[in-house]
Amino acid sequence: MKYRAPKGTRDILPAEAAVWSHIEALFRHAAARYGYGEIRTPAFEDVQLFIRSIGSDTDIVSKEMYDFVDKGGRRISLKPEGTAPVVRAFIQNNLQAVNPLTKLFYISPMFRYDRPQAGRYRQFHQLGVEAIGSDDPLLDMEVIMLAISFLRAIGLKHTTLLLNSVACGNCRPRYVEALKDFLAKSHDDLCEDCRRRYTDNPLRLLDCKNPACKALLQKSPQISAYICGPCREHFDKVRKGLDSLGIAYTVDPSMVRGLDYYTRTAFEITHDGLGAQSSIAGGGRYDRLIKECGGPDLTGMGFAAGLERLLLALEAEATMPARRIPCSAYLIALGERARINTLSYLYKLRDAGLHVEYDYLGRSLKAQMRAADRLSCRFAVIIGDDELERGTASIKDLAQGSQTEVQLTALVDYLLQ
RNA sequence: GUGGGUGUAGCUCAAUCGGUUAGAGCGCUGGACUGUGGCUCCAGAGGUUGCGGGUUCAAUUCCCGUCACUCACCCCA
Repeated sequence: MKYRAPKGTRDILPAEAAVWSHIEALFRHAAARYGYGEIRTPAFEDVQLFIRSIGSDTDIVSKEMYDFVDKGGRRISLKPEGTAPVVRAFIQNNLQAVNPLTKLFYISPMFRYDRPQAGRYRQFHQLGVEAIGSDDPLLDMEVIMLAISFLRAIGLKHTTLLLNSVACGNCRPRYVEALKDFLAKSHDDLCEDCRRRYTDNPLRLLDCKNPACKALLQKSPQISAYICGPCREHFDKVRKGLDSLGIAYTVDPSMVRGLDYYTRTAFEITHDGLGAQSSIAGGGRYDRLIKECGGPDLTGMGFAAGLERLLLALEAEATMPARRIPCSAYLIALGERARINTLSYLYKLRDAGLHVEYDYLGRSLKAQMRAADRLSCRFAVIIGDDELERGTASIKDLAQGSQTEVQLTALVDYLLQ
């Protein structure tokens, strides 16, 4: 009988969990600076929420949903992404009545039934934000800046910002038609995947990696020639805003995000040290989603970053922060009498806020000293029969190698020094 | 869902053409130092060689199956 973590999931052990916490804390700080409040939504939702919002033709919905029927006959899915649940919560709790502009952030596990590979898991973790209630392009810019600011804070350097406008509900269909018209005559020359995309999701044709398809698409119509005046104006304002701050970006007309709800601004941040899954963060504007989910006619903008991929990127840059929390003291009580008589000091020191270690394995003094060293303890506090007689403790400074003896009554103050 | 690669100690890896008791480094435990860490030296614990079958006098090694991991496609964080 042998149990393993389910495929595509893994255990985060203390050394790694410390790094996770650190990155999460930096994200919380970034979100706080920008005025975003935390929201925690359930791990699962009515499956229809995702089908309606993400789009039934997307891969996420058609083959990656972790869905099931619960004992009450409800069709449920573990959340594959964060925006739809936040929008649902926004509507359900009438947040537009509380504040005309709602700014939220979340840190949450997500679930997709994919084949795992480098940087891709069935349970993964996203850090994201949503800003709902304004269609100001400067809000798009704020969300992008928050993402960039956060990535800088964790120390990532080799990132690329890709930017595109995926147009709106009015002008995108015109472009899709133009694209299909253009490809209609060479339909048979497209790769198998692209022939499927041609009917299911024509925009996805744009980022096909097949050389033959790429060649065909060389002269394909560009979305920039088809987007409507307001969309063009919106995109220009986002770009000008980023320009004014000297933020480097690449306009990538082939960048099409895999969720149907995006309109206008779409962006992605990539890192080249990750293998095939190079995207570490992505997001965009959604102008129809909230209304389609039954809410008010409000627009939103958001992004999410993948925590596992951030860690891979940090590893690739060899700047993974070492998170070793040093220990204040290792309390070594030698013999039964000392163990009983020093217990109160162990807990007094801990109550005073110090990290104090103690042996429960019956190890020798030498072994305890070695343990103290491994834990990077500042002091070893030794209390044996000799010390008990004198009412003292021997305190060795493990960095200096020096040792002094202090009265037990002064022990806490000495270590707090 | 499709394809490739890899499964040996807690971790990273050896093991000649198929050959006898499967090794090393790191880590862990103990000792050298009867109450003092790091450095050094010595010793010890730790293995169903993923699992099942086949070929063979003999399988960690070759073959088949299976499971797991991994990388890639698709797609995305």
